[in-house]
Amino acid sequence: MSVTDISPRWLSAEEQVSWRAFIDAVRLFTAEIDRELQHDSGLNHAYYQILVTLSEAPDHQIRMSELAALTLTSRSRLSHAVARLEEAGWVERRSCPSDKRGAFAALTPAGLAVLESAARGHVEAVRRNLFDVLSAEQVTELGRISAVLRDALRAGPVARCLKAEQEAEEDAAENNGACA
Amino acid sequence: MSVTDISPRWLSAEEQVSWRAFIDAVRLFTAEIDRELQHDSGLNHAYYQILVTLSEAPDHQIRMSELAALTLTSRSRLSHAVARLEEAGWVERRSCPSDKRGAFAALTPAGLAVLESAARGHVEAVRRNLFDVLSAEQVTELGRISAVLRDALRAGPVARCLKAEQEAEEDAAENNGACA
DNA sequence: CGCTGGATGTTGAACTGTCAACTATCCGCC
DNA sequence: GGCGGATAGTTGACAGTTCAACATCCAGCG
Repeated sequence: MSVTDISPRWLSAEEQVSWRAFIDAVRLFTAEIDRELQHDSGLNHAYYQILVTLSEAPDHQIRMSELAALTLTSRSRLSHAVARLEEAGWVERRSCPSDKRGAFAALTPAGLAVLESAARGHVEAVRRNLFDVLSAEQVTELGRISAVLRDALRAGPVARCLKAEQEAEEDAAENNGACA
Repeated sequence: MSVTDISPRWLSAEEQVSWRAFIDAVRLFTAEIDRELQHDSGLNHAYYQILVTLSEAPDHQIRMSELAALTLTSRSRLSHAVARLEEAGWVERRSCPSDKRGAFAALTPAGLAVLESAARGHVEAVRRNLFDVLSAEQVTELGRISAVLRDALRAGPVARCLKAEQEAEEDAAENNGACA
């Protein structure tokens, strides 16, 4: 007896095949992207995304909260990450004149340089492992499907957690650890 | 100037839209699945997969290396994970009589119970966040695309890393088309 | 003004995963 | 039979993440 036999509303055979393929592909893909990035720049994908997002912002700086929202991470995680990127000299913090609670994260020239040198290999890895192995139609379809999933999830509990970490306190009482 | 402008062979506009939708969807989806699982059973998805895989094996036990290959993790990670699952009383280690280097991981009754209680909510979360928001054709297409990506990645460096540790994976990969 | 609730951001502890050794065993071969 | 290399698995130090608690500040309201 396996646990896959006991659940009342388990997946159909085809659904299981799709599901299994999906999680395996995601796991291997993200591992490969991180491995490649780590190997030629010492960044993981989360840190890389932080730097990219900063590089696209006016003045190469963004408020911490907004940066967290853009990169889909919690403020706590971002705070730790920025601390490490700051140690490495790739990012610096600046205080916000209009709101003394606030802080900007800003890309340094060294950070931009690291990003530029990491970008080529990263793009090649993405091409090699995603775009080159799929047909143009499959790429389009994957984009569409991903957008549907993303938009559905944005309305769900995870996105709400990332967006409003504080208000989880009431819910946490009844609902135990809402923002895992 | 942002880094997305400087790379010689960056992605086309449509590719970038697809790419960003994909990574955001993956990030939100895996976060949601982990959150749900953690919330109602204290397991993350990796640990859940270990228990599921054990539950499907003869005698509810598998050699460590084979388990690592089946769950697409490194032996080191699996070793740590099994240590934690063992502390919790959900898995136990057994020595292998035919190879004194070897070890089995075996599911305990308590582990099976945890798995059974976690399965319902997990399946519902997968349905809610994946199958319910996509059309039947999209599910099929996502399955096909995922299989292509997975198979391409299996030949790549990451899979070789995982596999350098275990050669007998081809057979394993074929007979398990089922079950989360 | 001063109080209160909400928002911003940081911190430290505990947990999880990674990487590079390390031990122990097995196997092939002379 | 024993040497050398491969294989199985574990370990410890370290990096990254989560969670709850915290300090600080803003904004509305009496």
